Amino acid sequence: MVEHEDRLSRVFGALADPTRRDMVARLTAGDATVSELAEPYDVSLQAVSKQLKVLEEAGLVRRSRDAQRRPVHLDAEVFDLMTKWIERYQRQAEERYQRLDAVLARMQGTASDEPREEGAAG
Amino acid sequence: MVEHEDRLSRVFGALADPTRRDMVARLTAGDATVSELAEPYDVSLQAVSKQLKVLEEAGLVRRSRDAQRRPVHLDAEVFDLMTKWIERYQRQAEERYQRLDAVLARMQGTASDEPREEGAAG
DNA sequence: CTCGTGTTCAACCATGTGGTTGAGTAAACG
DNA sequence: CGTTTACTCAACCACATGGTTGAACACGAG
Repeated sequence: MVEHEDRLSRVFGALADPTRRDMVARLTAGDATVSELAEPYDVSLQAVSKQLKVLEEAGLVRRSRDAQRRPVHLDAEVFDLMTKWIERYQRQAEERYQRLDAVLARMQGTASDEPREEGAAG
Repeated sequence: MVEHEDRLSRVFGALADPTRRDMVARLTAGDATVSELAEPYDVSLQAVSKQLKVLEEAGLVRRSRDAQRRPVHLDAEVFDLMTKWIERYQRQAEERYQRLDAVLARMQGTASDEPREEGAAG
């Protein structure tokens, strides 16, 4: 009964499905109705409606109303959220890598009895 | 049903869990053993081992061997995979947005009988 | 060889997810 | 008004996921 999953989890979770990623890709070309979105797939309209709901709750798309149609619109802002998360740790991982490189270089020069500092130390 | 999920799905799926994201974040500071990784959480070691397996199968981490320990190493390369996917559609979405802007501007000038080409542009 | 440590494997269980079908709602059409 | 179109909601089912515990495995130390 986990109701409030954090935003990032929902975004990543939504994008973990190839069909949903496909829909997102499709929507970069322009808004589309549920039926239009459903067309390429061999599943019921209800299934697609559910997928769209997942994307909506992740904040990836918005659904409006146009007569009996529910045009789906890509909300590209969340991409920033993901990019920020990724870049942050990507950068940290790279920096750490370079630091490790330096440490290794230093160790070659001194070869002291220092305990492994780069393993689990903070 | 689906046994061989594609890389991107596994990566996003792995990152959809806050605990696993947390572990990735932790690993940017340096390699760690399973027990070290497990420490902050209130779950069994086996559960953590399972999570690590998910991360490994997504290509996010690699596990080596050091005596009876299995140091976990962050494999930051997959970040590029994600970033590329995101950036591609982010760019497309932005371009489309600018095109829509242009279309709207043109429509204001001509106000012709053009059918709705840009989704819910009408 | 035996013991302790670190970790994985196997079996199991509760819950989540993604599909189905059938019914219900909203708006345009006749 | 009733019908058609577009879509959502509800109930249900199969399978995936994430947790548990107990057993097994890999390795170092004694």
